[in-house]
Amino acid sequence: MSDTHPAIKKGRKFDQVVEGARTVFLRDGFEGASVDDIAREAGVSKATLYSYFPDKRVLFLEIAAQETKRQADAFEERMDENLSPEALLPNVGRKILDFILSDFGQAVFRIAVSESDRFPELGRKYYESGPALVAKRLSQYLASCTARGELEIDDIELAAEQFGELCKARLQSRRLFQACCDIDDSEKQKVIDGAVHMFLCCYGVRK
Amino acid sequence: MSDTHPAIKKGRKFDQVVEGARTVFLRDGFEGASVDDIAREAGVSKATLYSYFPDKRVLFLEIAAQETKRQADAFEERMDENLSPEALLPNVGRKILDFILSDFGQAVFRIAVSESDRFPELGRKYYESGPALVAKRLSQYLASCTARGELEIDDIELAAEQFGELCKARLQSRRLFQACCDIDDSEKQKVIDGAVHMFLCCYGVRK
DNA sequence: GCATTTCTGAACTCAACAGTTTAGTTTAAA
DNA sequence: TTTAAACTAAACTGTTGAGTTCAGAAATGC
Repeated sequence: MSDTHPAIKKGRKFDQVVEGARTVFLRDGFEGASVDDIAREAGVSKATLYSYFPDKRVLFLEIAAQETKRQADAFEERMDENLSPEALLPNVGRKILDFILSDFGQAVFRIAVSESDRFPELGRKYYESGPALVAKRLSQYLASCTARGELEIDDIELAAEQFGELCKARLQSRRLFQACCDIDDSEKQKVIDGAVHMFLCCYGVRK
Repeated sequence: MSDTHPAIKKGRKFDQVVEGARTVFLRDGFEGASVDDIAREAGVSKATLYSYFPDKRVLFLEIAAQETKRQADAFEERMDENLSPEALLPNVGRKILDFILSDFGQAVFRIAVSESDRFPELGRKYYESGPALVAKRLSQYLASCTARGELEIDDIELAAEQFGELCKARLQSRRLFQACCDIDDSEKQKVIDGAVHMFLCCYGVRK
C-alpha cells in the first residue's frame, strides 16, 4: 500500500484511487470496469488517477496483488497443532466455506478465473495465496496429527487438498452459477459435517 | 442446429457462422470477441452474419446453449447399474477429470464463470447440464448400489457431489490458474485412486 | 502572504467495435 | 439461361472507452 512504497505515493488521494478501483474492479472485472467509473467512484479526476498509474492494466495489477495478499492473510494464521482433528477440522472447514461463499471470495475467484488468461501472473498469484496456501497450512497440521498417531495418511498433501475440495461440495458451484438465491446455515453445516466425517472415516485411526 | 430449426436457417452459411462464433467465443469470451473476428474466422461477411442473428448477444446465447448441450451429452449416457462401485467409480472419475481438464471443458467453465453475471441464464444452464447432471446420474447409480447393499449412504446426493469434488482435487485449479505446464497421466490416476479410495472407505460396507 | 505541489474538470484525440447500408457478385434451382 | 435468393466487400455511422492536455482552483509548506 501507500506505506510500504512511499516513493510511489506522491499525493494525498492515492488511497482514494486504490479504494475506488478495488470496488469497481471487483464488481465489474477488468474489461467491464471503465476508468471513468473508477475515477467517479474514487471521487477523483481522471488526471489524478493517471498521475499515479501509467495505465489501466497497471492499476488493475496493483489491486489484484493487494487482494490476493488480503486473501492470503485471511488464511495465514497458524492452526493450533495440539487440537484433535475432530475438534479442528470443522472450524477450518467452516472458515474455508464461509470465505468461498462470501462476496469477496466469489468476486476474487471470478476475477482470477476470467482474467488469468490476460494476466497469467494473476492466476498464479491467486492460486498461491488461496488454494495452495490453505493446502500448505493444512498439510502442516495433518503432518503433526500423523506424527501423534491421530491420523494415518500416506499422501498428506493430497489429503489436505481433498479436504479443501470436500468443503466446497455443492455450494461453491451453486453460488457461482446463481443456481440458488441464498444458502442457509444448516446447509453449510451439513456439507462441513459430511466433509469431516468422510475425511476422518478415511484417515482416522481405528478405535 | 440447422436441422432442428430449419425455419431459422435461411441460407447455406449458417453453420459456418455458428462454427466461427464457437471458436472465437470459446477462445476470447464475450467481450473479448469482436464480430469482425467472428466473421473472418467463419469466412463470411458481416452482413451475412447479421442476416442470421439480430445482434452479438443473441449469437452468443445460441453458442452457449449449444455448448452446454454438448457438455450435457458427454455425460448423458446411463451408467451400468450392475457394476460394482470398485469397478465403475474409477472410470467415472476418470471421465469427469478428463473432461474438466480438456480444452473444451476449461473453456466452457471459464466462459460460464465470467459471463454468468451478464447472462444469468447461462450460468444456470451450465450448472444444470454440467455439475448437476453428473451428480444426478451418479446419484441414481449410488442408489442402486445401496439397494443392493454394496454401499451404505445416508445422503446420496451429497455423496455424489462429494465424489465429483474429490475427482477435481488439486488438478482443476492447477490447470485453471496456469500454475503448471501440463498434467501427466500418473498424476491424474493418483487423484482418481485417492478419490475412489476415500469414497469407498467412507461409504463401502465393511467386509 | 507567497510559492509549490496537487488536484480538477472539461474538452480533446484516437482507436476499436457494433451494427447498417449499398452496389454489385455468386449460387442454385427451374 | 433466367431469376431470385444468398452472399460479399467496403465504406459508413454512432458510441464507448483509454489516455492526454491545460487553464485554473485548492491545499500545503514556509
